[in-house]
Amino acid sequence: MTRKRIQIKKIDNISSRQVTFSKRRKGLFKKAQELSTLCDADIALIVFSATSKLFDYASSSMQQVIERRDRHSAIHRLDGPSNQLQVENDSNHILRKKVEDKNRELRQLNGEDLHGLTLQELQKLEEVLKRGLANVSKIKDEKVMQEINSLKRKGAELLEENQKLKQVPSPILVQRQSSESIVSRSSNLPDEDGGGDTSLNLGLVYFNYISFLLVLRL
Amino acid sequence: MTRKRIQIKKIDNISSRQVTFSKRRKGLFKKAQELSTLCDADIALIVFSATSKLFDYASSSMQQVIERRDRHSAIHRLDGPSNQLQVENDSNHILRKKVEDKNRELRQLNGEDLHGLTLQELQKLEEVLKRGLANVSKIKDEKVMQEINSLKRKGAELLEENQKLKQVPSPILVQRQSSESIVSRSSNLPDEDGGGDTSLNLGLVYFNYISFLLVLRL
DNA sequence: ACCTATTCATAAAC
DNA sequence: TGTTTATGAATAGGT
Repeated sequence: MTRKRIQIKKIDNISSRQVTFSKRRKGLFKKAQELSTLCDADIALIVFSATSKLFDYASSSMQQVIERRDRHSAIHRLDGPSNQLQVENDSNHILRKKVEDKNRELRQLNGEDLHGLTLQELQKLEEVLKRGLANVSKIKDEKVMQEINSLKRKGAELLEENQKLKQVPSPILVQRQSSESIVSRSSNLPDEDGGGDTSLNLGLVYFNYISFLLVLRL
Repeated sequence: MTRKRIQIKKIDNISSRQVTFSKRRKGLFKKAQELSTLCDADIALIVFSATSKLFDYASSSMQQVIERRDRHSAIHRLDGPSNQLQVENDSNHILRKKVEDKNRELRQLNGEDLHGLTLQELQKLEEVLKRGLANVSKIKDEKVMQEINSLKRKGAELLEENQKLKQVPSPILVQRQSSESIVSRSSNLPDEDGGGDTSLNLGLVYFNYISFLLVLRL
């Protein structure tokens, strides 16, 4: 509305968002009061800032307006929806516009619908995307590391369990393990599955399988 | 606020009061919605006309804002008709959900609110962002080239004009140009401003100045 | 509902 | 936050 037109979407810069909030809030409350005075309307206005600060105004009393609205919607519920078409249209209209705006924003972030934009707007969009991408990648990488570590831990636990099982072999295992010696493998993980002699290391097979799946998803 | 300034007091004439009510109400709701969007504020607005018609708007949900205000004011009414407020308009409800969804989507594209997502979802988000970024960068580059070409064209035209002016020098120019020879410069653009002898090539100076500004913006 | 002259609101800069 | 200023928006009065 002044030096330059602005798009109606969330203002990125925090301080200018606060400045705009102050100014526009003041303007909004003034207009509410004016409407109330000029047209004898009963008005309630409640505003919470992004930081949860409360600002409100009521031409009569807040309680009264809210209760009046409650009564009103109760009546309309009984009457059926056709009576309040005007109201519905109003707020629906606003909501529809909102949805439209957000859809445009999403399309533009997707790289569509860009031909009305100035070079400056394109650059800003590009920056927003870069920042978003960096954030997403960061979180993704964190999650990847987290998952890898969790798998390593699980692998180590399974390895340990395997060793215990080998030290106290069950009769069946003894039978099938035949002459394989029980080596002490420290806590290092094996680099490969090796030959068929790991066929009984179910835990390790599971670990390798999961690792393989993880690698595929990266 | 327009053809004539009006005093902020009740408008006597009924029909003009109604007209003003319609216009200003529309403006007020628009401003409320804008403030909500721009500054991420949670807003509720209730308006009763002098004829008791209800108009309302809430950026999230009316009940939510009102309850939040109750909590905030720390003035809890123990009774109250809040139990009947659950009934919200169907289509409004759907639209609100839509807005909410899109807001979340936008936040996630911005790299916020990511901690509920799976690794797969994060990867998909990352891909979307990369694709979007690529698209935006492509369009931006096209626009840049377009602007550069336009400047080159303008520069070439000015150069041509300069040459014509030099061939038919005005008395003043003759005086100041003194011994400078008129060279045929083809259509290539000069790589630099050169010495003081270009002081009369206002067109070229302008071209270089614009180019410089353009470079600064890149 | 539409038009337009005029006032109002406000984005940017300080 | 307040002030200033240039400019986009809202709107009073008219049709």
